[in-house]
Amino acid sequence: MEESTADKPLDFIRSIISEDRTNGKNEGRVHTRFPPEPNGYLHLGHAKSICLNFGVAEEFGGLCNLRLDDTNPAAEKTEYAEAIMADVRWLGFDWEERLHHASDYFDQLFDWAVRLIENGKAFVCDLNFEEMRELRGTLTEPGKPSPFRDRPVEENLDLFQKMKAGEFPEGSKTLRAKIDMASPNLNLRDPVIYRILHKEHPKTGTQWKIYPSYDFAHGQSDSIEGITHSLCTLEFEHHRPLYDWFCENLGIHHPQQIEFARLNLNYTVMSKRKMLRLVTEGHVNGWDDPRMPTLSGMRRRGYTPQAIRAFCDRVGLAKRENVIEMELLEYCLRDDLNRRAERRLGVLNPLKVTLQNYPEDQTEELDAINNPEDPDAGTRKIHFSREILIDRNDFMEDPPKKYFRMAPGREVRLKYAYYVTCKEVIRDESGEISELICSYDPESRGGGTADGRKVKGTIQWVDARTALPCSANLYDRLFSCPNPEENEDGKDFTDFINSGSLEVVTTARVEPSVSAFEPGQPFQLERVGYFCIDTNAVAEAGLVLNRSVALRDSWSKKTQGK
RNA sequence: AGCCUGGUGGUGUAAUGGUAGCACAGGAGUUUUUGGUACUCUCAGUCGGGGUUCGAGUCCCUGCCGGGCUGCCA
Repeated sequence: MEESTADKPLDFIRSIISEDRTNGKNEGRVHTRFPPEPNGYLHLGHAKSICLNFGVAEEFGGLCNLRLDDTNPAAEKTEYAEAIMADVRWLGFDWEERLHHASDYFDQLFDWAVRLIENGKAFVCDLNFEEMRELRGTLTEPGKPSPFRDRPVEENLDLFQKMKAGEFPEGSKTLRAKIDMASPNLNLRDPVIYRILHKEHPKTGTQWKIYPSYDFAHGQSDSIEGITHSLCTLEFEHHRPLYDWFCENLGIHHPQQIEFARLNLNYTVMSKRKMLRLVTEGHVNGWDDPRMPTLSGMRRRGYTPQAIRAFCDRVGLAKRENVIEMELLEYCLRDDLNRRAERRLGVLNPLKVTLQNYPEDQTEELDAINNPEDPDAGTRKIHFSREILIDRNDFMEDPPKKYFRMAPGREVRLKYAYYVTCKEVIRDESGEISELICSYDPESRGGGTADGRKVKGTIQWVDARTALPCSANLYDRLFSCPNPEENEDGKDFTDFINSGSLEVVTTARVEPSVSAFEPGQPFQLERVGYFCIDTNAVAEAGLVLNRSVALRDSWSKKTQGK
């Protein structure tokens, strides 16, 4: 997994950090953090941030903290916090003893707020939401000062203590920083830094009746932890002046906030809010639905940490908005699994094949290679007998040119087994093809003959008697248009959900050794795709496979194009 | 509308005043007991207009286009 970073150009963030180090800034230290809010599950966009923060720290010999940004008990849950930790660990990153919570700093934050009041830089405001909004002004007009702006320090101190003591109802008062009501940056128009919230907090319980806002908590948390580079997404750019203002006015360690463009993927959505809706409105079956771009969903689908990390390495890092193509993600998964996943044989839609010249009650075991990309993976035995099953896709009665699978009179190779020739097509009463009668060439055992005769087509098969029945979930993109977030003329993103995003195949048959895989462990069904056993399937459902990604298929691409 | 921010092939990302490169996607081919993999070749780009310069994707001016901002969310 080690790669030479020497020849790779640095992205803009690594360039800044590299320069800071050579300039001796922060005594050459590099310390980052990944600061999710525990109000939802982590998704691919978070993975980009995780890889960035932990990756940068490692590359520069620094550290990366995990910090749960739990300043809003109205939305946050312990369940989410636990899922977040599990996901980060699963991706392969270790915060060691450096798990922090913004709530760890509530006392310190409170003291700093008091200091701001004492210095005449913050005041208690009695305005309600609407009044505050009216006085804030607009994008083009400056705001007007709150009538409470010049409240005496002593009164502010007294009121703030009473807010803390829970003496006022929610929403009745706020603590605001006194900055600049005329600033073109609305965030600087006396922003709220503490609000009254009579909510129980997962960590601090009912101890607090007031909670700091993001702006008053984030930079200070970074500061307390000795963070050197605070990496965040572009939407926080307008908050940077505030971040800087608090560090400067409090006279505390001042980390450098650097913003980068968040990850977007086409044919999906990448916002917690929208994912929440998909879940609550029942468009998907939970946060870990394999169609979801959540890490838990992707894990269940069969995505590996290695593939996701490779993807994050390849998407690039810059300030410009971007939409990555799904194909890159799929490439990263195939690239990883091609090297590591063992191969098995299986058919999704079985078609019975009887070998007329194969002895009735004979069976045999044939050798199959576990992974052609990895000799160390060894070989296994697979059962063979007179009746086998192939996939219906691999037979055509009247094939087009260049089709080199099975057809009447055509000889093909059964992978690892024999050459077979189709002699007869049998139909049931409805006219549907129900069976193929074929002959086999005993000289071709293992899949080759001494005469070196060319057999172009090779197809997978399973032994009819021993193959395991199973069902397979075939997933496709969740949305039918590339950018469902961009709703044209009043349409909602849910209007674009791909009705074919999940196809359940109940007829599949696989070689018995498939059942030996651990749930979640990736393997390839040759010529079909990469799969894993579903981790959530109930026992009564039998063997349930999730298709992680199909194999590249230049044949279907070619035929569909015409 | 004001402020902030950004514009390089289809997508993403390099080139820090000196040959516009890489990856994915697309196309063609070689190899192949997976129409997979691997390998080879190929298509395709500096938002427009001015300027500075021997030389501009890069610097300056200007226009156009995209994104963000009017939560007591983060």
